[in-house]
Amino acid sequence: MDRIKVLVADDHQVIIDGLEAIISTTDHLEFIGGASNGNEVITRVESQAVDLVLMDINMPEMDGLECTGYLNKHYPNIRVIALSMHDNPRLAKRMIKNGAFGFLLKNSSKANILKAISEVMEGRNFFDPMLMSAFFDADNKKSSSSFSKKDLLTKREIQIIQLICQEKTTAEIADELSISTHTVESHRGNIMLKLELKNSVGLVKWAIKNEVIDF
Amino acid sequence: MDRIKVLVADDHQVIIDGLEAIISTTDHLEFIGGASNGNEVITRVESQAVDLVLMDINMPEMDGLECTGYLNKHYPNIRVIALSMHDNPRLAKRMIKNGAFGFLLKNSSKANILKAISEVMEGRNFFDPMLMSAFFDADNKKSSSSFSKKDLLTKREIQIIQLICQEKTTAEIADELSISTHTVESHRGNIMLKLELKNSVGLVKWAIKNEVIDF
DNA sequence: AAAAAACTAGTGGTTTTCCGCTAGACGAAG
DNA sequence: CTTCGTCTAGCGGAAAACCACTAGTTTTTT
Repeated sequence: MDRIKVLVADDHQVIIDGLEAIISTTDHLEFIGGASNGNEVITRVESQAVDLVLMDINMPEMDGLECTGYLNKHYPNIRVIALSMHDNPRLAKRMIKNGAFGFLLKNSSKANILKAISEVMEGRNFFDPMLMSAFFDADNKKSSSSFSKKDLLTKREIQIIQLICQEKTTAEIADELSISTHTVESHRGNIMLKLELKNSVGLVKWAIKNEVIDF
Repeated sequence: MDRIKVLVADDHQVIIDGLEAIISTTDHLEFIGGASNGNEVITRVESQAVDLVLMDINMPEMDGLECTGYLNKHYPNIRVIALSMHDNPRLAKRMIKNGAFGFLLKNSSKANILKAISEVMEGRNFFDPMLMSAFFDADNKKSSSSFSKKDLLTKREIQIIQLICQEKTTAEIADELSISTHTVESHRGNIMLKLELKNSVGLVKWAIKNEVIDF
């Protein structure tokens, strides 16, 4: 098989140089150039064959997100691995959605980068292990933050919230729990008060954020 | 350093045997037994030193979720790696929340399992690469599924949804868009009809799932 | 045993949402 | 030029949610 033709897109020349060093010293890879923004990437792929793009997300002119979407649409055979400074899971998600096959942090090890390339070229996804940790931690921190309003709620109130979030009406909830509708309303009122919410729309969002309901 | 003492918890003897084979043929690992449910795990760790538990999630008596929580609280030095048949990111999240350091799928390769053990024993997280793919794919499939109800909605309707999800009332939305409250109600009604929803609680959940609102 | 917290239930009222139905205005597509 | 989709606007009415307040019972904590 031919060597994999790799293009690096990043607005910092240092990054390009660093990746070039890694790529050109690896047998089955071929560094075919750098681009400092999305437009340059498009120009490049129009004039020469490219197998893989290591794509920075934050770039001027046309960012990695947009560029990846474009490549995915017009050059579906070109694989994209996203590069980012930040271990932001949401960003990663968006890149994947736009067609990226992998996600690497810029401080990733050489081994990881090569692993990512080989995995992605074989059609699998690859995600930087650090990203994964960040992803799981993120939610951990949010919900176990020193003080959570969740602690203010009683078991019954949590239960009521879950039922509300199942699109059940007060009457249905009362029926299910075999209590009066008035009681359910009492609980709902207390919940709103404790969580300082305006209506049930806010309640659902709170419940999802705080993992009180499965979502 | 001493060999790492590994306990395997799973209600299927086959799995235990399989993991025993892998563990006992690896130099720095020591297989110290199997448990078929959470209670057995607790009994084990009370009577002998354990460094690491490979923990199935679905077990009778006391499941992996509960057991991990218990270990994390009473034996914080014991590391737990979750084992699961299913690449369910949500489940993984909950296990991590309960104190697991890693997540492995049962059909994972020997290399992956050993990698997971070494990573976790060095205090890092390890997540099965397959899980990661599943995680990102999950949302991909949902939102880019061949046919989405999202396509039925007009721009204005999307806009109304976004405002509803900001906990705004009909009056507030009407004011913000400089249209009549009746019009807003019309839109809301059409939205409910098109999306086949019961109330605004369902609407918020739909909006989040379909990424119509930032969350 | 006393105090506190949680759960229960009610009254009475306001606001908001939900539902069905009609209908004019406007622009785009056929 | 007519049809279709969208946005607009209204009516009337039912259902549900929201708010403020009181208050008895049970459970938990101290």
